[in-house]
Amino acid sequence: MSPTHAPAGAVRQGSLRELNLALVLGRIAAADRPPSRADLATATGLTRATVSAVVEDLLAGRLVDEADPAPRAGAGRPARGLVLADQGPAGLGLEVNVDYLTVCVVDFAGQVRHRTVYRADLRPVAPADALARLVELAAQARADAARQGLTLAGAALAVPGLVDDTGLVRLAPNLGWHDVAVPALLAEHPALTEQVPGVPALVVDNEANLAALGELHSRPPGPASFLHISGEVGIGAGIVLDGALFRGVRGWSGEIGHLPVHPQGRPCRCGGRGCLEQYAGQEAIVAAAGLARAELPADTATARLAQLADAGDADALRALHDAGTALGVAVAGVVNLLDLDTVVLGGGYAPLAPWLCPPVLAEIAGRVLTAAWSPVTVRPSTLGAEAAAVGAAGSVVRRIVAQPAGWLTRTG
Amino acid sequence: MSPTHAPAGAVRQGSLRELNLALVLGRIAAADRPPSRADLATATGLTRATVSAVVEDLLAGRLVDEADPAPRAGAGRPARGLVLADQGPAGLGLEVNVDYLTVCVVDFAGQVRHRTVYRADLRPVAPADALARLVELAAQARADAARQGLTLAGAALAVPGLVDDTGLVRLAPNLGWHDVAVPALLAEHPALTEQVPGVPALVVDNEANLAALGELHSRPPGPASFLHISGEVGIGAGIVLDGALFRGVRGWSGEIGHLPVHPQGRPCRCGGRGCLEQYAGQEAIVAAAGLARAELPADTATARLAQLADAGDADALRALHDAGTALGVAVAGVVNLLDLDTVVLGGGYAPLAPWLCPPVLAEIAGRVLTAAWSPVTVRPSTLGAEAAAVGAAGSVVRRIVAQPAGWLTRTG
DNA sequence: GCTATTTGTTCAACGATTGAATTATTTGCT
DNA sequence: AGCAAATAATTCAATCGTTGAACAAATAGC
Repeated sequence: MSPTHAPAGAVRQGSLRELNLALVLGRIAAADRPPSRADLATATGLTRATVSAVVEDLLAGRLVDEADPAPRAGAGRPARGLVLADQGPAGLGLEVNVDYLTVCVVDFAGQVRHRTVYRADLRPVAPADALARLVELAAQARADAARQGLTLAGAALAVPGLVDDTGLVRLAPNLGWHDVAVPALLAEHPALTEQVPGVPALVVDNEANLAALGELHSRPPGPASFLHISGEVGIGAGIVLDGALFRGVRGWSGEIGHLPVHPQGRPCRCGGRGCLEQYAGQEAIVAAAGLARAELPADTATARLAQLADAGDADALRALHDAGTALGVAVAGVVNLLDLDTVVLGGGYAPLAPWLCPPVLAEIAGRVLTAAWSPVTVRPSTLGAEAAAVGAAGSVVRRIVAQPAGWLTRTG
Repeated sequence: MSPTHAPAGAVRQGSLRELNLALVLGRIAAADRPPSRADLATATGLTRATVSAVVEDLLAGRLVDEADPAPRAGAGRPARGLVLADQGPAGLGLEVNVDYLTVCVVDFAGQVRHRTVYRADLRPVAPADALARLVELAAQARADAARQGLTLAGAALAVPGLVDDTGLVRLAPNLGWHDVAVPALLAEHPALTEQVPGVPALVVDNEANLAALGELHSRPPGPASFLHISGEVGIGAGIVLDGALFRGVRGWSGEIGHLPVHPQGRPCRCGGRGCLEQYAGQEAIVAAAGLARAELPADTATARLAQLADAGDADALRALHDAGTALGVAVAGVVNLLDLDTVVLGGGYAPLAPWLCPPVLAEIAGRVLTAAWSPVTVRPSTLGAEAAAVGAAGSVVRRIVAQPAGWLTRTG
């Protein structure tokens, strides 16, 4: 339906090679099995000669490696498979959340090569101190990456809140942050990564957005368009449309937690009434299940809920069913609006998916006009609890996959 | 935020010129005043030599004309302005709706050059007969276009319902259509337009989508991202994101009429409960205002409502306020989800905007988390009642603007 | 009438892709 | 073993579009 869009800028002579580098590299990244040059030629529509030239550049820049010949039936010279290099540029993923800090490193091929989780209640900690601790963990990660032959090409930080495009955290309510200028605070510390043309040193983004990107680039890759819902204390969503994250006009899309599900219902801290968060947020579910919130650290609440539900606890089952119904009302609205066919439950919702999915699907079936013609899939996230950090690190290497020219000219 | 995306396909040698033709032509189309070749060079980043070569192609293909020299201060050789040609390819826009058929022709520069409206209640008419009547009107339009030196390069048909990508109308509830294969039915008639490479002979799409496209390409152009709500008997929305219409996975996005605003409220014909359509649809407003529906043809209902409200009729004012509040609840949800800063009220809502906007804005202010930082604009559509038909015709010429190579090789 | 200034064109050079021919390497068959 | 068929990958002259500098065109200001 949507035609090929021209690049925004001018198409210069050199852009040709730049674009074809990205095209070929993207195919290699998306392929199930290591493709040969001939495979790439037929897949992209380029000639074999051009593919060979492009691949030579990629090999010289160490973004791609030749793999063992893939077994193939029939006669003919065996192909040499091409895979993303596991020794090249890597991404540093950072996450600040209510009760933990996470740092991870993802290599160019998408493998997690380093992971650190530091558990602590971050709410009483000043933003500068939390970031300082994060920098320490990042320095260790960088050293570990260097030991493995990896070069950190950029970093991305996931925050549970609203971030503008300068990296300013306007509001992270559950964390208690307000107008925190992350890049300025980090500038006082030694650089986390190397400087690579085309790769910003640090990107700050919403955790729901980065978790959705993680899902998109996981193996097997997510569909081109889907909604990824991160159910934590707040409820955020990452919206992936046609293979790209949609961030909204100001970068604040995905506030699904404040979709009204009972317009005259419980007041919400956002000022509205009956927001989804009041019925399907972590605190609401825990309260409905009869668990005193103070007894449980936030990070074990969902585990405890899953345990109770698994054991057949009636209160827990009812709480999950009600939460799933509220979530389903909101999700049905989104599906009606955007015509998506896949909804991924991530974050705290992932372990609760067995109990949440049925009521969500029921609401979809009842409310979505087009559900009769084609079904909507609702499934848990394939990534674990630290999806946002992994997605953050992955977004760094993905940017190089999308624009390899910057990295190649760097190594010249 | 979102980086330049590479074209989906291979970038061949010839693609270079193809892409730059589109780039330069797009700049000419978007410019306020006729730009010179030098303006285009600085705006696009291409060299003046390349721009001259590209413009020469466009002039030879009669997609662009040279305009009178625009007045300019200072010394130097006067520039020759470039404008979209008004004699080149034109688009044919068609619309089938509950109580009228419309045909219009829009030239390459975006001007409406022909318009016919045929008023009749189409609900009792068989789809094939309605389309046959439409073809008659289209033939007259084609003859009129030919008299004006225009060539119809393609056609687009707006339908108030769900359309798949083959042109099959799966469901148009208010029209009573069900699984109508429009292209097959039209194939029996003489061709409406010429065959142009890269321009499909006929596109069938939802009226809300095409009306949104019309708004996007109107003068002055709409913002890059906005929501266009068509309030007719049903309520549909066209979603424009980053300058492109988002159609959803199957092309069925925009069903905002079935967003739940009172989850346990009135049952809706979609099977759900409390859908927006039950509170802000045309029939709901008319009923709430105490007007018997049978008294009024559908096309005068909104005019009558506006008249009453203007006169201070209490029932009408209350009905509009309630409808606006319901609409605001749904719109607030969409704005929270997509982070849009502009909402356009079109179709039947446009004349009612003075009374609908205040409650919509009130709900947005109360429910949208980010409303405090940056305001959301809610305004009526700039196009008139036949926005969908004009948008349909405009979408044809816009496709040529985006991909001029097809047209040029045709005349080549 | 002269100069500065800006617009637009011309032209040799360059870079990337192209397509055909060539080389490389294996399977299957006799 | 040996040979033909088949597939993979490379080489190379030709081609196409962009590039950048030089040049021609046209005007305002002095």
